[in-house]
Amino acid sequence: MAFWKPGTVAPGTSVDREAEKESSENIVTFVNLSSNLSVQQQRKRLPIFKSRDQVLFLVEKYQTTIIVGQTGCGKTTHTDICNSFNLLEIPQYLHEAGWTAGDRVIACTQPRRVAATTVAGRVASEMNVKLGEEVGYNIRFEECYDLNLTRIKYMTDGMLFRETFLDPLLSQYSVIMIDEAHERSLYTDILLGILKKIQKKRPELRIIISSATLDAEVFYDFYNTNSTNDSSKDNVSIISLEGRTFPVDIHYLEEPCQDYVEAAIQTVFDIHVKEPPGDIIIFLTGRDEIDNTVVMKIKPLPIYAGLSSEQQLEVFEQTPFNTRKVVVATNIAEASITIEGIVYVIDCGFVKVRAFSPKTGMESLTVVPVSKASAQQRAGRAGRVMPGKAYRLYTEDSFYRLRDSSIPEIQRSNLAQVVLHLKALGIDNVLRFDFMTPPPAELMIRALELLYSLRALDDYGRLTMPLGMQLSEFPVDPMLGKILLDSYQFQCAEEMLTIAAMISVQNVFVTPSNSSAEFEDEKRKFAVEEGDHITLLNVFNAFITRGKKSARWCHQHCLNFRALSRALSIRQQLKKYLERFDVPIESCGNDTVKIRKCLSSGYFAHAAKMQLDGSFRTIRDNVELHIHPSSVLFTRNAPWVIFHEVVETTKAFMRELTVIDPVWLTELAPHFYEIKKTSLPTH
DNA sequence: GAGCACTGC
Repeated sequence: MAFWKPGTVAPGTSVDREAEKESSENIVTFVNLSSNLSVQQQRKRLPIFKSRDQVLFLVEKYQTTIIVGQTGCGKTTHTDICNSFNLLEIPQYLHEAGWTAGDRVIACTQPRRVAATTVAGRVASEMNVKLGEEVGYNIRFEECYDLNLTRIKYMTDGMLFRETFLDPLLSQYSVIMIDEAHERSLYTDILLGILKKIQKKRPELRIIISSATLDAEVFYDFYNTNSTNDSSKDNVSIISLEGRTFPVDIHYLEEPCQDYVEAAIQTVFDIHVKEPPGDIIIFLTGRDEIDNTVVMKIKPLPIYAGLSSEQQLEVFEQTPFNTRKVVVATNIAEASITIEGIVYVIDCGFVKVRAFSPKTGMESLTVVPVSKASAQQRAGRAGRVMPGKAYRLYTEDSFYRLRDSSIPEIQRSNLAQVVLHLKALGIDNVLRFDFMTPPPAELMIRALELLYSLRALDDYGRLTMPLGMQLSEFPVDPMLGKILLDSYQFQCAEEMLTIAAMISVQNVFVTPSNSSAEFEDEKRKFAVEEGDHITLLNVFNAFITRGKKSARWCHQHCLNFRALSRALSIRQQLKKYLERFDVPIESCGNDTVKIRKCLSSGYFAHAAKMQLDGSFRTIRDNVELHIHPSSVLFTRNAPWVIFHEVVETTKAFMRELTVIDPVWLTELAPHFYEIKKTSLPTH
């Protein structure tokens, strides 16, 4: 196995033979990519203070401005803020230039909560104002702004979207900046479409889109309303503002490798022996691969979402003198968190993605090749503190065959909530809504069908009152929303609030680093034969009573303190909605029939029957399913179940199951099971 | 009898 650096003599030519021999003692041979290109690019770069006036000019003159930033520039994350000019200071310049006069506000959206809060904090301190006054932020569970004082508001994209419910034209804003638009998060995409609509009614609204290079044209075409051939009449402009990052030498494999996990480990040892000091990060696709990698003899540090906070924090710790840190990461380190001191990047070239199939209604979790944009982003992690090197565990040829950017989330998600939201905004024909990249029609139709079956939409596809309207306001999936709104019929709102909150958070149970037997034992303490929903209810109740909401107690019981705290916040938020909708907040005590019936009233479409061989079939479509090993019902006998979701990995697995009586289905959803009523045996 | 990237309201 050998690496090749484009720009040097190609492998296999005679000149290269000697060099190859010289390095043949290394298990992995890298060849270095010329950095000429980036040097040229750097020469073209303008100092940012000059660009500032240029940006102001463009925003003044054009309705929409696309700002193309080099990956790694202006990125603000957990642990650091980019070393040079920060794109996120643009709102500050606009403020100084008068865009906030007359009580107008500048909004800047982020796909992640931490980014919104940290940037707001930084800008406030630079402007020497108190955070929450002139400069503020708004994220879920945390409002830090003043209606009268705040002129610059940083917020998550989901929050700005939510504001369109209250003020569909977002009339208080003079400029709206969508940052990290290239990530194409679900809410970013919805906002992009809505902002275009708003701009038709409010031509004075200025939109700024900040994105990575590769997508700039798509944004330009989407917002350009000039239909003549005269491009001088375009109402969109593009400006490229590239931040200071250090050059990164790219190395490709000469030949494709069989096993990238093994190749990654070999590369680590090679770097360790041959390269100057500097920490290493390895990008892999999942937990299994990472756990297999961290058995290395030098101290590697795993990082993925399923780890506890304590374990995650280890990657930020300073390594002892003379020790090289090796971080083994999932995509969590591609954009969500930044680890300082990384000089070497090893990129396996793959990523695990979630996709929703409109045909089966199932989600799948599969490993696919990364996009060029992702590969660039990963490589960029090496050039933050000094010139770095990126080792790609694939050939240069395969790099060029990668797609430019990943498939936007909106094209591979369950759109039930999206459709509901658009309907609530008065967009009746959701199939014709102007999305920048429209989702496949089947996804929209699937969502419409589900909403119809939940009775959130009527025969004409209009939102029903009050059910459809209330579901659209709820910050949960419509099926979860339904069980909350129906809870009054079973006197179990308290229980449904907890279950809905617990279902909305991930990784409630954390695997301890030492033994998995201990983990199973702990989990069994909360398990009940009725299934996972009531098990989750027990976990939460134990957390607030016996556990006294303490991190220590969570640790003792292999529970994720962060996840449970979040569930607590979500529960409080959902409770406020129920109170507003006049749903009585009652408890049914230990009446699990009431709880399970209530669950069935929202999840009747997700019902399955056990087969003789222990597998399951959905009642409606006869699709084969299996119980996920993480379910408490995995080792139990459960003839009829409802499930929260299906995720297809090696098999189609149902996750979060509850045992039901099939009679409830015809009772609660006769419209859905009418035709097949005869085939439902009475129990 | 076998396992799950990451966000967001």
